[in-house]
Amino acid sequence: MRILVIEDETKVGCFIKRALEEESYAVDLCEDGAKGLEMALATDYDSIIVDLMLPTLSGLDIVKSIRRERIQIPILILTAQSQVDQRVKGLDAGADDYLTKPFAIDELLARVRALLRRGTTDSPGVLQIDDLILNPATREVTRGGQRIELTLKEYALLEYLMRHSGRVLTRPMISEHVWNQDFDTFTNVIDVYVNYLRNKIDRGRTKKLIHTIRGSGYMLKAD
Amino acid sequence: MRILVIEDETKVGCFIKRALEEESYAVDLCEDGAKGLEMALATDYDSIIVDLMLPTLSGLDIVKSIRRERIQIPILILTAQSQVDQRVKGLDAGADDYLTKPFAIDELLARVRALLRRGTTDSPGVLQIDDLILNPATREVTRGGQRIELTLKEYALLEYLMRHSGRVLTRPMISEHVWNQDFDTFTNVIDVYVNYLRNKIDRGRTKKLIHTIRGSGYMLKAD
DNA sequence: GTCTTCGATGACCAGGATCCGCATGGCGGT
DNA sequence: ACCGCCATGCGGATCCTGGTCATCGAAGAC
Repeated sequence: MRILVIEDETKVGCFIKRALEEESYAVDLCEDGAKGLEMALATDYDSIIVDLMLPTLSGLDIVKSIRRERIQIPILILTAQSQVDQRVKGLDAGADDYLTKPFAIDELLARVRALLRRGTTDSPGVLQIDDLILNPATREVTRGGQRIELTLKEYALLEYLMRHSGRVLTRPMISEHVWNQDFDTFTNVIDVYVNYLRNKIDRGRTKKLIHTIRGSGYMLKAD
Repeated sequence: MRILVIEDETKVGCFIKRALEEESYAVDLCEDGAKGLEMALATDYDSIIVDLMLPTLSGLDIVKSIRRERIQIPILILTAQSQVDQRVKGLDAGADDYLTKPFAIDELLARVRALLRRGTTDSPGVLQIDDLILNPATREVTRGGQRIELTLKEYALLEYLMRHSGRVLTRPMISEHVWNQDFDTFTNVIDVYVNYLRNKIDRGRTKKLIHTIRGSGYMLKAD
């Protein structure tokens, strides 16, 4: 899950970025409005968090522009307490949720989780393929009831595969959602990580869940 | 269940009132300290939520006055992030729990539920993980019956870890709850304090309670 | 229709670079 | 002196790289 954060206060931005990254999201941070909009339109983010008060281009305009392009991804806006009336406009412009600064980081994380859940499928929170279960809230993964320990990247990759199981996921799609902007296209990191996951998830089991679609990419499914 | 909320910020107060009412509590809201105390003494509430910073009479004084009357109902205090030290005084004065503003409303509801449960089934107000016991009322910590001396910060950190045991706590979460808002993100104070705690709690014991979740944060649990 | 060949693609491995967390010593303020 | 905080170096986990080897599938030969 890749998230764009548009926030001009460096400290706040870094704080949010770090918190999200420790929750295993891929995060791009942008401190400028116009640049942020550009990035938002160029990349297929899973969610966008945008401050309303920004240099060069207001958060409100960013939201409007995104929606004008018929991009449906969940947007969360951040407003200062003084601009209470602004957030109504923000929601009208097409934002999905708002948070008033200062906010508790827990709450931001909870909101983002809720937005992403709502966005993909209207599922009950936990993801399940066959006997493989992933709980995004606790980041706990089990197969056949047995706990599986994953590193941050491994987890991020698995979550992406599970959220889009049954569909073929190409390498560009995977890199776009699991890694952030400084990803090098000309490597085989993705294959390597798929291999790591196979070792932890499919190794030694009769029923394989991770399938290779030769010439296209990978797919996670029970068959 | 009837709850009294003493909070002078109209917006926050209304928000809390509404949330509690949606949980089917009966709620009285009061924006003034002296008036609030009067109400607290006049009516038999099941719980009281009180902001520390109030006009006419501070939250601290309210708590003291209520306890002086030997009224045992659970009291939850709300403190601004800047008054981290105040909440210690609040707990000393007889409050049962605290919450730092800004907080997630879900957390407030959870705390209230816990307080009310505690009140009825007289389960002890102490926190316990394995043989590690923390008593918020007396700020006393023991492991295996043996007393452990902690500094203010160490205690604050441990209490936070214990209140959220079994869950991964990221550094941003910890810094937000245990330190105040002008926390410098680019230091390793948190690691240092976790280390201090380890020395006092886990050092020399087979069963470790403080676990590192590499890339994410820390977790307190018995496993 | 079957077999063979061969280029392309992916699996897997080993090692290196990098980042993260731990421990410790030191500094300033109370 | 104690507490809270900061800075640094070290060791190890994690992430990535570059390579070799296995596998697949298309195309051509028989």
